[in-house]
Amino acid sequence: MTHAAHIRALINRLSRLDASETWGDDLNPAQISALEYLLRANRFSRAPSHVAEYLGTTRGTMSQTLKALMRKGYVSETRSDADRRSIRYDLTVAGQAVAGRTAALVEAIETLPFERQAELSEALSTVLTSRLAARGGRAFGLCCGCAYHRRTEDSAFCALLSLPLSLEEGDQICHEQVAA
Amino acid sequence: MTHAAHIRALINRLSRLDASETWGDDLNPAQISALEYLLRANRFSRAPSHVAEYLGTTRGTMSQTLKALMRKGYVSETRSDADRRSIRYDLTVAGQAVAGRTAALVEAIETLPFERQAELSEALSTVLTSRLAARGGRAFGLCCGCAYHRRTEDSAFCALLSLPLSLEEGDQICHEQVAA
DNA sequence: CACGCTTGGTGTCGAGTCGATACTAATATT
DNA sequence: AATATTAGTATCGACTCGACACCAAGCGTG
Repeated sequence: MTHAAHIRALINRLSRLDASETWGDDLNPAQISALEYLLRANRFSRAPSHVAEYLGTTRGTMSQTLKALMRKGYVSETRSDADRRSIRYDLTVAGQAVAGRTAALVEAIETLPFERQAELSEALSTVLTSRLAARGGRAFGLCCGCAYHRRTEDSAFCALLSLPLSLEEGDQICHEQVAA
Repeated sequence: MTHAAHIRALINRLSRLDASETWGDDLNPAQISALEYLLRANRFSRAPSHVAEYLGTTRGTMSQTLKALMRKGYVSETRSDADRRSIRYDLTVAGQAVAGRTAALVEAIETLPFERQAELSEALSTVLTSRLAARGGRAFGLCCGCAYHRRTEDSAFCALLSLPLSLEEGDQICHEQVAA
C-alpha cells in the first residue's frame, strides 16, 4: 500500500465518519453539504447548477436536494429578474443555524499544531486544484482572490459583472472566480 | 473561516470528487468502498458487521450492499463453520479487478513531494484516530501492528485467536487489532 | 428578425443508500 | 434451562444519483 493510496483511504474514511456524525436532524449528508456551500457562496453562486458543479453531482439531483431543503424550511427560492430561467437559493435563519454549526471533525483537526494545520490545508488544496484542473472544473475560489476583484478604501467592485460588492462578499465563494 | 473548517471542506470535496470519478461500472461509491475494504481486510474481518463498522454505517445497510455486490458477481459468501451465524464475504476475480484499480485521486496525491505525502498521511491518521477514539470505534489497524502478532523467521502467528497466519496476512486490516 | 442552438431548471425512472425497527437463529451467560 | 447477547436479514420511508426527456428563456448567426 503506497502512501498515496493510504491517504485516499483516510480521506474517504474521514469524510464518511464526518457525514455520519453531522446527522441528528432530518438532514442527510448531501443536504448538509448543500447548506454549507450556500452559507459560503456569494449571491451570484447560489443557483442549483452552481451547487451541483461544486459538489460534483448533476443539476437534476441538486434540484431535488434543494427542493427537499425548501420543503423543510432551510432555504428560500428567488427567481432572478435579469435571467428569468435562473433561481437563487438563500439560507433561512434555520438553514444558517444548521450550516454554521461546528462539526466534531473540525474540533479534532484543531487539536493539531497550527503549523500542521497549515501544511495539511496546503497539501489538500494542491491535490484538489490538480484534480479540478484535470476534469476541467471551476476553482470556486474566493471572490477576493479573483482577477476581476477591485478593492478600494471602503468598497469593493466586480469588474467582470460590473457590479458593486459589499466588503463581506470578498470572503465568499464565487463560481465565476478566476485566480489572479 | 478557520484552517480546520477549511480542511474539513477540502476533505469532503475531495471525497465527493473521488466518488464521482471512481464510477463507470455498475457500482456506486458505497459499493466501491466495501470492495476496497474487502481487498485490504484479512479473513477474520470480512463479515458484514466489520465492513459496516469500518465504513461507519449500519449492519442492515451493509447487508444490503453486500447482497447487491453478490448479485453482480463481485463477492462470494461463505458461512463460518466455527460460528454458524457469521458470514464471510470474499472478493471474486472481478471484485479484485475493480478494487485494485488505481484511482485518479491517488495519481494526484502522488504528484506531491514524498515528504509532503508522509506529512499528510501522518496528520490525517492523527485526526482519524482521535475521532475514532471519541466515538469508541475500533482502530482497524494492520495485523502486523497488533499486540498479539507474533513473528518468527518464516512464519507468523496470532496470539489472540491462537491461529497460524500467512506472511501476507500481516499487511492486512484486522478488526481485532490492538495497537502494540 | 427569425431560426436554431445552448443553457437553467424541473420531472420521472430505476437502482440503491441509509437509519430505524423488527425479526430469526445461533451462541453466551447465568 | 432460561435468558441475554450477537450476527445477519427483511421491510419501510425518505432520499441520492445518473440518465433522460422536457420546457422556457436567452443567444447567435445568417
